[in-house]
Amino acid sequence: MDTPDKTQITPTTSLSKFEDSPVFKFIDSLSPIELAKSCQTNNTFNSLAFLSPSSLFPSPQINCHRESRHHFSADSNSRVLQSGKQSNTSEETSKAVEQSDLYDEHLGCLNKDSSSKGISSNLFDEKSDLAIELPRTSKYDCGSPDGNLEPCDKILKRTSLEVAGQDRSPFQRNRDEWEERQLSFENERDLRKIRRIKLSGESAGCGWVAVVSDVADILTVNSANIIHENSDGQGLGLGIADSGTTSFISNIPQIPPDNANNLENTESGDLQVSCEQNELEEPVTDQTSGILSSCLVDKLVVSDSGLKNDGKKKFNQSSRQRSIRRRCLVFEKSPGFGLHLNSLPNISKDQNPLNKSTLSSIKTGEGPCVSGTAVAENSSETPATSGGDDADHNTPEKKRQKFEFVEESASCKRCNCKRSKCLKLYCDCFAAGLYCIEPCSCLDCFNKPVHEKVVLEARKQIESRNPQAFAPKVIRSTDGALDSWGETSKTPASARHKRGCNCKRSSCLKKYCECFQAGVGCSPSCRCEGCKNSFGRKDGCDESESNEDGLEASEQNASDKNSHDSVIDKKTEEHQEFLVPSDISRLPFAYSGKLARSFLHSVTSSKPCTTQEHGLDSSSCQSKFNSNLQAIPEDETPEVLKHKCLPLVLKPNSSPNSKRVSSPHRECTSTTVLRGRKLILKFVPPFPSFSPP
DNA sequence: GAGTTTGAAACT
DNA sequence: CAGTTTCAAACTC
Repeated sequence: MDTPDKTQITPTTSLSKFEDSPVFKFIDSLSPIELAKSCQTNNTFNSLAFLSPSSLFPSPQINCHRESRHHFSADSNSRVLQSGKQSNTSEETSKAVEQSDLYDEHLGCLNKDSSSKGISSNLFDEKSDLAIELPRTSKYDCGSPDGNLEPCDKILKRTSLEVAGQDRSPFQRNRDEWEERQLSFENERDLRKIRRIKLSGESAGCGWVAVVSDVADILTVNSANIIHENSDGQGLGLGIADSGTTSFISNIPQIPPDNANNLENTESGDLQVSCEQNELEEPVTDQTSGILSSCLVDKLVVSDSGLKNDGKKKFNQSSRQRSIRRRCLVFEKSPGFGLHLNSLPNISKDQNPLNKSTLSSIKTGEGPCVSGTAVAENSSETPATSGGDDADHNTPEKKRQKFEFVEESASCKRCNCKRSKCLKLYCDCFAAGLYCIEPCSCLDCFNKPVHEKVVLEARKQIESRNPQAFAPKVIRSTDGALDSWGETSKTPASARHKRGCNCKRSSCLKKYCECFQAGVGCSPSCRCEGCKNSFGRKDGCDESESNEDGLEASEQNASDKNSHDSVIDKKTEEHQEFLVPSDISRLPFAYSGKLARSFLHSVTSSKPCTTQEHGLDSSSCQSKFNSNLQAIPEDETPEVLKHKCLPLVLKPNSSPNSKRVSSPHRECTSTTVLRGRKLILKFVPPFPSFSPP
């Protein structure tokens, strides 16, 4: 595996950077152990980075954050190089990304080691690579954040052990795994450190995005390891024998008492609550808060999974890791948005109280948009911290539902590839930069972490053919500016499919049409014939005009009783009061992946927001959309990167067309605003408006 | 659920 | 670049 020249990332630079930062000072002040050197603190981040298995396909937003251009990079090399152009913080981040990739492989090896019967030569190569990489990595130190320095040679030793793991006895491997787990505990402490750091981490800058997202991955991996071992019957007495209740929380007793002060509750939900508490207290100007809370809530949910028992236990074990993993994908994507496309199809479960919690976790990234009510409600679902304030949110059913929701989130339907091995753009997952997971129905799938190299190669090849292959297909011009089609972005059609469609027979009125599917109008770049795109024809019909025609066509569609879309409409009508499909549809929500389709589908087919939701948690409903509407401006820099807090907010007094990603600082200031918006949205026709009102 | 249609992606 | 084939989703029955 190619690794960037580490000299690009001079430790001294980043170290001094961190030392000067409030984050560092805060760490320093909080750490129970005196930090002898600054590098130890830096190691906090490095160790995090080192240990975090970032996904091969970072979520688009975060990835765009790391690399302004591509959805995901072809390899870690380019990743780092690109990131290297950014600030020092970004250098840290990029390093973290790279290292986490290493660790990803590393973990893959571990898992294989402990579970598989054979070890491929490829695996061995990866290990060798790791062994080669580690010394370089560890030159920045291998210490834990608490000052529990882990000697470089220890890591090296461990690595070499793993490299030679295939020759080792089960006992030896167990020992290695134990050491690995110990390291995991340190990681968790790292997370907690960060959790505290977040309070003062405003100056940490965007680099935190990566760091924090990596935190989620850390937990993922740790949990996975533990689960795995337990399920193998090789548990080493770590915490809990019941694998169903292991995972994240099981590690907590390992936390030194001094840290416990910052982790008031060491049972399920502690992190969530403490996080939320802080979010209530602090001015939400720090994007890390959203990420953190998202990650932590995520972990909590996973922990709750342990409450499931017996019949589902096995399923839990097998699926939890995936769930977590994907949830980590979800939350690493961006601060604020929170939801990854992975989970989009599950938004529809919004009546499930779990949704509220999930959405609350989403909202935690929305800063001021997080209503105290919502947060409190969310908190109350946390068994360990609610203190039974609200029985409704504390029942085992709720917990179960909560987990079930997570499970469902992870099990949303995805690709169904049969012949492409999920290594072509045919594959939605691949195109979206995601690994395939269990819910996929694909055959001979290679789009999995274990085939990372293959995936990268495939991706490289595709990009060599078309460098923009993984770039968002639907773009939106900057607000107020004339877009490339001479329209202001205030017009709904300002979002366009970058390459345009080529429809011949669908008249751009079916989801065969990528423009239509994305809810954007056709543009001159389209080569469609007989375009009747209801979102805007390529021949330049204005919106209202095209809307009329489009409505006609939509009615045609709707007249088909079996039409899938009409089914959607029926469902949509139920909640059009609050959810504004027309706006949604017009939003250039889609990033390149077709998964965005499922998003739209899920959104429009989602169950209505209940009245209670409107009143109590209206922002939650809204954020369900907002968190998934990824308006991608023409420069392909997601809005998420331009605002610390990312809900898309439709201004109550503006035309529905003037949707924009607004900083919650400005827009999301009160429920009144939300309600006002809600009222206005009532009059917006639903999308897809296939059936007349 | 199976079969058909469709258009993007891939290939030549 | 154009034509053809492959592919998987959308759609229909």
